Amino acid sequence: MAVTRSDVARAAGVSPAVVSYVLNNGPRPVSIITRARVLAAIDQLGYRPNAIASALRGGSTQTIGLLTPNRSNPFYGALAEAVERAFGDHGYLTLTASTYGNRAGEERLLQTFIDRKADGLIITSGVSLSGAPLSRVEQPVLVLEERSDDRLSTVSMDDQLDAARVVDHLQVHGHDLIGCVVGPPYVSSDGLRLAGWREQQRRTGRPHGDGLVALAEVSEEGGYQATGLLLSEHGRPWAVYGRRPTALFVASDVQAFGALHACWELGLRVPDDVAVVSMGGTRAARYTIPPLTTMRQDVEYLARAAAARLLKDIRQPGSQATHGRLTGNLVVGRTCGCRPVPGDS
Amino acid sequence: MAVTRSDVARAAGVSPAVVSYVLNNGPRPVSIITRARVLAAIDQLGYRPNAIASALRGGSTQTIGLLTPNRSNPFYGALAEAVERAFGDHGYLTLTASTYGNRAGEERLLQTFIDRKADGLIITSGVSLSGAPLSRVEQPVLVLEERSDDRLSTVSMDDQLDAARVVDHLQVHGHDLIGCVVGPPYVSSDGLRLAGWREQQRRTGRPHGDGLVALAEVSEEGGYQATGLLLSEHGRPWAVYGRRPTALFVASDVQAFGALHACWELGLRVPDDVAVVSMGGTRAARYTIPPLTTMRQDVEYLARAAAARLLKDIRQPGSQATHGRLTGNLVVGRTCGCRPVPGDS
DNA sequence: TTGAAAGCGCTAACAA
DNA sequence: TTGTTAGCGCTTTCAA
Repeated sequence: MAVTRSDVARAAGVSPAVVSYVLNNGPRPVSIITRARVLAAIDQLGYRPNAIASALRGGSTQTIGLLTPNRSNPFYGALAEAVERAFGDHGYLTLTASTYGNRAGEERLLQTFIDRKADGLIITSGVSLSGAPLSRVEQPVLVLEERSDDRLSTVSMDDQLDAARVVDHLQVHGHDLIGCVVGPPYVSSDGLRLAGWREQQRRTGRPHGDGLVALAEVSEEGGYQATGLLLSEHGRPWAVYGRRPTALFVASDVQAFGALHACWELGLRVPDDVAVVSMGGTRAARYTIPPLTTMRQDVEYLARAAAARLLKDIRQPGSQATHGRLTGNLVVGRTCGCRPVPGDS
Repeated sequence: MAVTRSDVARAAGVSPAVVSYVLNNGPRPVSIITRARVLAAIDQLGYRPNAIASALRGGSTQTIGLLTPNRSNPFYGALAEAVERAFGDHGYLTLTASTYGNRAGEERLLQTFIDRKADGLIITSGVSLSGAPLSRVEQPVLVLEERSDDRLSTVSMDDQLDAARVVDHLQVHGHDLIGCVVGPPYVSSDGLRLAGWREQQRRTGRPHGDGLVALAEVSEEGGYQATGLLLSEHGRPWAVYGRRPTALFVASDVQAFGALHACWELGLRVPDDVAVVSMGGTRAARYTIPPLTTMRQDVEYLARAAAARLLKDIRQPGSQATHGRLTGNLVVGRTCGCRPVPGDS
């Protein structure tokens, strides 16, 4: 079996408690000479503290549970990476799990995080989690989307505003019949993006009916199919408005990748025949053909804000829930109709 | 504090041991009537076993540690998802960490997994891990790439063969001057892919000098820049061979995304001016413009094979190391010059 | 400044 | 079939 603290104590000729004092720099002082003996013994025996025992004794597990709908969407991938790093910088390891839209699975996974005494939980957009299991949670929870009910803290993007801003950008280019490709609206972020498109169109006196909306799975394939529905001559927009939308607002980058592909297959030039904008600003969006104009949501920043908030809750539990909201910034590519700025790469 | 097993025992009027017997279905039998009382008490009190205590006592942590270079490469993203799922199906949760190419970080993270008593470790390609820290590991380790030294089990793709096969496909289309975009060759998988390209070119009497190779970071940007170097008139291929390569072998999908973008910027049509093939077969590769011809490596299958092997090692430790090797399958897109098959979508 | 010892919640050997 | 109890490795209080 592995080397334990007692082994170290014996080798150093001290009691096990002193080894703890040395390792934890407290709570009692240790003479410099004893400390040196202990450190030497640790080094010689290759002793490593058992994190499980430490956690049981009442310390923390130094673990964060992260629940996302999936991993294949690059937005969640980048978010997971950023969360992992933000907490890693503070000595925490991340337990990750994906729900794949399975409600029963969500509860089970959340419960697993709780059973393992994760010090804190992060739940992203797209995880539905009815209040029930969350109410039993003892550890702090941070939700990365806007929620109506919330006694839980949230840090989110201002999805509705960001959507409106990017739709506005299309309008500035002269578009009025703008289609909307969006994920299932019962997911908060998708619902808000849809609302942003609709409100911006409505407020400016432009069409905003359901005939212009295509709900789609949040994947390349989803965006691809929805785009086909919106742009084909058999689609609803033709039926309702007698013409094809001249632009598409696509609610996520990954759907936009499919949308661009659909346009290409249909022989429609982007942005000349159809302009496309999306939301996310993932790295891959800079390399599509042509590069996407997208509302960039800074996952690094989001993750750091989330980490700061959650770590505070972990260190001093019981504080009031807060609701942070971040704003995206528009990355102008070549799919919206903007001309390349001379001298810019 | 939370409900403990003693609370349940008291409520059910039995001893704590009986509660364990019920929960674990053993090792002693429990009368059906007692069992019912215990289950009722558990239900009523909302008791959840403390996974930490159970782990300390000597059971397992039901945790797997997964070490990847990063998360932003969709290949690793998909792999992480597949691993998470493959082990999740067996009741294991996945601890994930990324090294970002930082050697010191690798060791530290690996040590953290060990300290937390993860039941098994998975290390992917791109993680260098000198033998040193791995020798101290008590739990089973599975490496997802070929290694020379190995006393550790491996499950890997046959990178060299797969690379040769996809280069062969280019050759069939009549290409002979084929450039190679590849990641740092000290990473096993990249080294093997480079070797596959070189060997296939050499064996068939075609150019295979270093002038045709561009080492690149494994990212869109890396592929983008390397492609610029290979195809521009100031690049080495022109200097050495007096013409531009008519095709590129790109060692990963993510680099190929950048490569396609570079071709587009240079005004080169794919596949007419330059053919492009890659390796990975990630989902996004089906939606590039035009869709990529790529050697698909089935991460689901890879993850299931890895899970099967590692779970076996966990359940019956001390068995001989094995080395599994899987073969990719060519997904023909439109970047290689193949004509679309009529009637196919 | 250091040692002894209780106890975190659980499993399983041993006793009844 | 059930109860009692030692002990996993650690932290920290209390006593010296």
